[in-house]
Amino acid sequence: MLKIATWNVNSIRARHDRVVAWLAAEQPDVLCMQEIKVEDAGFPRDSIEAAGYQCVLVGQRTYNGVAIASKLPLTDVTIGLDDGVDDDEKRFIIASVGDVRVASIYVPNGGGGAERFEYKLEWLARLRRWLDTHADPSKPLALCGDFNVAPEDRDIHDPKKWEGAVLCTPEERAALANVRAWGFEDVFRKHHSEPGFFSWWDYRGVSFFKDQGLRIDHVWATPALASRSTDCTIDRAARKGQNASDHAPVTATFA
DNA sequence: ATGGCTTATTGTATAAGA
Repeated sequence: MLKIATWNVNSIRARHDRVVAWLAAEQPDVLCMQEIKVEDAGFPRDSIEAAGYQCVLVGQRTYNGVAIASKLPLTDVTIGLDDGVDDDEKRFIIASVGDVRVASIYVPNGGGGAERFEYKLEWLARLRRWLDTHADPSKPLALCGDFNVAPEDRDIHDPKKWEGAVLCTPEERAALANVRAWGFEDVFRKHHSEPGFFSWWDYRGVSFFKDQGLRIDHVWATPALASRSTDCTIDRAARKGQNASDHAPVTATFA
């Protein structure tokens, strides 16, 4: 059995105790993290290792940063899309765990203006090109992370209210569908087809209390891996209480 | 229509998140 989880922790320093406790309780084989928001030297490698995990990561100050923690050895690590584009934002890392390639990605949010929205669409196009040139859709690969897109209306608590909003626009969905068309299945949707499942709730107001969320954190797998999946769950309990990230962990289990 | 809250910043208001 192989449990692969993804969690936008919204600062590994602010979330340190919760992450360590969650690893101890849930015992995933792999945890992909996003928005670690710290340079490599500030990442709490020691306590993650003490919990039984080795880490690979690419961090930066204040924003972004992605990591992979794994009980099994991590090999063949690649950082960044490395496509010649001038881009300092740390959003992509991929490594091998046994015969499975696991990527931790943090797709740009795309809010705050047209320039950031275009950057998001372009980043998704670059991700597709990276897959085209560096990966094989016939082999086991898990694409995990904060995709910052609700793929369908059933992934939104109130599709009318969110219609046309960033995270839900047709342009973003098309750009993400183009990534998916490379050869992915949405592991969560393989096991749960109904609406009402979310992975992010706004910190502001009563959104979590009223379960007004979006499903924007995903585990996608190539058919060679997805065919082994037995379930995918969202740990809504991890969003509860003080000092919670605004995202919940998503865990896929493979035979 | 707006903002609510959280995180980080050589901070003390601003930027960004989603």
